[in-house]
Amino acid sequence: MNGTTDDIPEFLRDLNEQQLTAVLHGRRPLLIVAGAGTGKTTTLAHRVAWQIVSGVHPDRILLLTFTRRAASEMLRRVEAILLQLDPEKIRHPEFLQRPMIRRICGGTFHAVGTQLLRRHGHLIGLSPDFTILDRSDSEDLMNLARSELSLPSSGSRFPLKATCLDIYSRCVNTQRHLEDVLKKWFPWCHEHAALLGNLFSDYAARKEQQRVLDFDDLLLFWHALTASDDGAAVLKQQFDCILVDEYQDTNVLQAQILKNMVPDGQGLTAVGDDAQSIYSFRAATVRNILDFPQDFPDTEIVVLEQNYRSTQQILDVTNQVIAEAAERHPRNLWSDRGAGIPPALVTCADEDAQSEYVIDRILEHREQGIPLRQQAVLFRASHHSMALEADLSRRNIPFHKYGGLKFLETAHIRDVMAFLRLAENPLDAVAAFRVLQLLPGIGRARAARLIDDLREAGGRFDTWTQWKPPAALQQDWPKFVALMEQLSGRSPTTAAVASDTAAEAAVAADLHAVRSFYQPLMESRYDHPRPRINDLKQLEVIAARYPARREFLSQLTLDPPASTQDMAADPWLDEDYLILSTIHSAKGLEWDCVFVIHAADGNIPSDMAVETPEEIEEERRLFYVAMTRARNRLYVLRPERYYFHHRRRSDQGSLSQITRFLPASIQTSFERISWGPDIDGGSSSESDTSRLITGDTRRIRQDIARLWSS
DNA sequence: CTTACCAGCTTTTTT
DNA sequence: AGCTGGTAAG
Repeated sequence: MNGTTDDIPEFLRDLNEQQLTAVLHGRRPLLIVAGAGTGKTTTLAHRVAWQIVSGVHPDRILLLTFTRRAASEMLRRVEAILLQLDPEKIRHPEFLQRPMIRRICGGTFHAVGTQLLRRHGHLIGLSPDFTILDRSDSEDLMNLARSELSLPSSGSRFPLKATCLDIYSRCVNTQRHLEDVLKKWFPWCHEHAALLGNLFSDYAARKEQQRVLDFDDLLLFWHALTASDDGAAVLKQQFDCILVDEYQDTNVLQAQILKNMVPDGQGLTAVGDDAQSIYSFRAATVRNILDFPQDFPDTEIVVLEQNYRSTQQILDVTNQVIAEAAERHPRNLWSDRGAGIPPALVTCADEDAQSEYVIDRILEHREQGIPLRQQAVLFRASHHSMALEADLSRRNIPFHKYGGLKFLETAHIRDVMAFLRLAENPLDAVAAFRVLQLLPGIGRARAARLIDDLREAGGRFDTWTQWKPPAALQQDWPKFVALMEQLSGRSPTTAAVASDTAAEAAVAADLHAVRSFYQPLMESRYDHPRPRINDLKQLEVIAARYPARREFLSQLTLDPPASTQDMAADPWLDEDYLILSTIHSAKGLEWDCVFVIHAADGNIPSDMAVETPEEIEEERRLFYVAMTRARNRLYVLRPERYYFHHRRRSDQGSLSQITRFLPASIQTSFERISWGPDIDGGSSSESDTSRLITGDTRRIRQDIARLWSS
């Protein structure tokens, strides 16, 4: 701004000119366009710190990030900056105390939405004790609604539950009419438009009745809150300063929430990079970042172009890849980190050779002093790492996988969570269905009856004692009902005092009670009960950290542990492990050495995403994001031959093409390496085995229903 | 009304 | 190659 160097506080001296401009910028709306590796997190953290130093109360700062991980990283940085300042020189020294700093409100849109709705939702008639459906819960509910629809037996097939939910979600998040959405993104479902409309109304009615919100509702109701007079009055004066990270991956609804929260944009900061937008499948739109200056007039734009992450040679190839993009803001990242080691383009004979090459290099790097956790293997789809995972296990190399099937998505964990959810919210029919159908002798029909009974009894489980179970269930039914009564008896509506140790033990105790009932059922139902039992025990350990069941449930739904190891308690913390991650989950992170595997056309870009030019462009950006995670060493690998049937060398397989995002002109910037046995030459390694519900919320639901009713 | 079995289709990324 | 949806048997 207008300061001379003397005015710049000590703790901002290491920032470059653009970063400093961004940090010191005043109250006008600010857009920071931050290329990959340009110190975006540093800049944002310093800006937050600067706000606090300038007298903004931590309570009045809202930090919206893409993942909870990013939020906690950011808050950790802010804390580190503030704790080294001299309180004597600060206007409000009390702001520099740790508990105070931690009062900054930070998290994903969904997590923050949940908090705000629990607190202020009553202003729009929302009961604070809603439970949250995750993606597969929502699918289950959609399926319930779908199965009661009289579907036409003739004509083309009605879309599957997952597709129905995709379409629904797209309507809500883009705020566009069903008709448009179908035309643009789901043309093959167009003939079912009318039925889909009915389905969505039914789905919404069920959510209403069951007092549950799905992910989209968290945004939708937050949006409704900002649009209501009372809600807007509360929210507008709640924060002085709102910062939004990864703005290129927000959707229309999220942008509207911001516009309602801060119509004039005063105190609003958005950070993003249009070259890294990779979430359009979730209805994110680059338009948000491009239109920001129009949405918030008088915006100051700051562009960060100095890259601190990568060596020049890595930067050269990534710059070339993104330069091929059809539409882009011309921008050239530069670095003064020196040329470094040339990036390698490795052609491997097949997938086994690829794994072998990766593992060899990783071990070699570790010999050279690069710890495993500074090395990462990135891939397009989570199953792309399966062969590598098997090889890593065999060679005893510890790893940590992000993305893909999560701990919480396994059947046994979902079962146990459903018990808790049902206890928390007896109207939650998705949970009830799941729990009841675990019991032998109870299928769809009996479960449905029992759920109706429960609802008519106002959610009191003792109504179930009157039911006469079939012979197979004589013994267990009374035990089950007793369990549910016991669980629901623990004052579910009053959030426990956070620091109360008795309350802390309660969640784990609940889980323990569930497990003693559930374990025999599980053992007869699923294969491999042993590891599952361990998972359940681990879950109890995690539960002990949460103050109350409600927080436990919503936090685990909104921010599921990204890997099984994440669930483990501290013992793992010091261990060194390799990182495996989908490219999507690698967003915002960086490592010394990065291996991008399966860089063959069909994988990158994915076969699923080559229909339209826009899809291909997004895949290009995805590849760009993957490569720009590397600091010092970058390897791009491609198996030359893929076998149709797993690991059968006798099978001819098919030859792959290198990803279209690396044309010959760019390949020359790589060091070219071939690896593995000749395809004809036989194999060197043997093949392996390896309550609301007052009129207000109904009105919100009706209001959104305009999108699918004519 | 439940459960077991079979056939046919889709097959990514995530809050 | 795994899962979902449908059907038939118990």
